[in-house]
Amino acid sequence: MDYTQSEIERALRKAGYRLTPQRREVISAVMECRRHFTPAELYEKAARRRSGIGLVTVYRTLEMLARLGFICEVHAGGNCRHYLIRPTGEHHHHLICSGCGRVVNFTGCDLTGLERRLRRETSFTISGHLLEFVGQCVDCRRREEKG
Amino acid sequence: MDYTQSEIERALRKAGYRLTPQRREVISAVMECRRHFTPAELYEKAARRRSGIGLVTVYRTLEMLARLGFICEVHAGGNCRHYLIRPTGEHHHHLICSGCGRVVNFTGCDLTGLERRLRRETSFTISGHLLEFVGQCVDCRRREEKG
DNA sequence: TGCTAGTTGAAAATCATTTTCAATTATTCC
DNA sequence: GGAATAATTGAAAATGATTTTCAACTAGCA
Ligand SMILES: [Zn+2]
Ligand SMILES: [Zn+2]
Ligand SMILES: [Zn+2]
Ligand SMILES: [Zn+2]
Repeated sequence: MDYTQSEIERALRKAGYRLTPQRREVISAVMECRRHFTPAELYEKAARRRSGIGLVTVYRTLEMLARLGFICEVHAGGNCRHYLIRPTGEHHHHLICSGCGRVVNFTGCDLTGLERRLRRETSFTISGHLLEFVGQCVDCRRREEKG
Repeated sequence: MDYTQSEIERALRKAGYRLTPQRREVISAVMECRRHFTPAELYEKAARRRSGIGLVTVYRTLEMLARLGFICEVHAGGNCRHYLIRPTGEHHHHLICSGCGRVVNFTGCDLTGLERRLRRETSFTISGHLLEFVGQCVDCRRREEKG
């Protein structure tokens, strides 16, 4: 399931980072996101609650959260960075709605067979993979059907 | 296999584009690429052969080639666009060497089972997927082992 | 040989992201 | 609680990729 604010804060301290009000605010804003978001979007959201938070700080905090593994980057879509809350631990991927940006996490990608085949055929050492599905959620499909 | 220069030129004309010397030059520069490339890299390469070709034209021509399906974008790596020659027709994916950028195309991703499962579990309409493997080719591995 | 709509490219605009650096502050250690 | 200190902040400037603008040019057609 999802991490709590204080779990994240504890991990942050443990990794040697300082806990500042700005960082708290960014973390809390991240935790309300149901879909992927850009640094700029998160900045707006965080700045609305606590005026004076800087865009640069948002960038830095997001980078830190990604480094600590609490958020991850998604690649499908757009000309700028998109982040996403990451569910606890497990290897997973995303199914993203191209209409509204809603994200469904899923596990069990089962690419080991394909990976083995590629390793055998190419002699590459394979270190990872990027997999994302793109589609349309029920709401977006209905909206489109209506008009 | 790969398209020839004249096949590409014919398709371009057929799609209503004009065949200019600049576009020929870009196409021919693209066709020598064994790995993925950025617009800037291709610009350098093309400009070396025919001085006076503009970066903007390179951007535009690459976009056009992507629209026509002769090149495709790769997502693993970097802060800027990376393109890649696309082998004829078939649905395929890439295995990319993180060391040198070498690319291996492969087909047979076989994600239909997973796709069916996701469709059932989420009721999304799934329109496509993004899959890339990242690894290290034999040469890069040897180079690293040596020191 | 013109005509014309498509194309080019230099320069400027845009936009995301990063760097810089002086002021501020969270944490640690008395 | 009060320094000391190194991390953090954020405004402003820098960077870098990509896009837009627009006047000059030209491929393709008749
Ligand atoms: Zn949707
Ligand atoms: Zn996976
Ligand atoms: Zn390599
Ligand atoms: Zn596939």
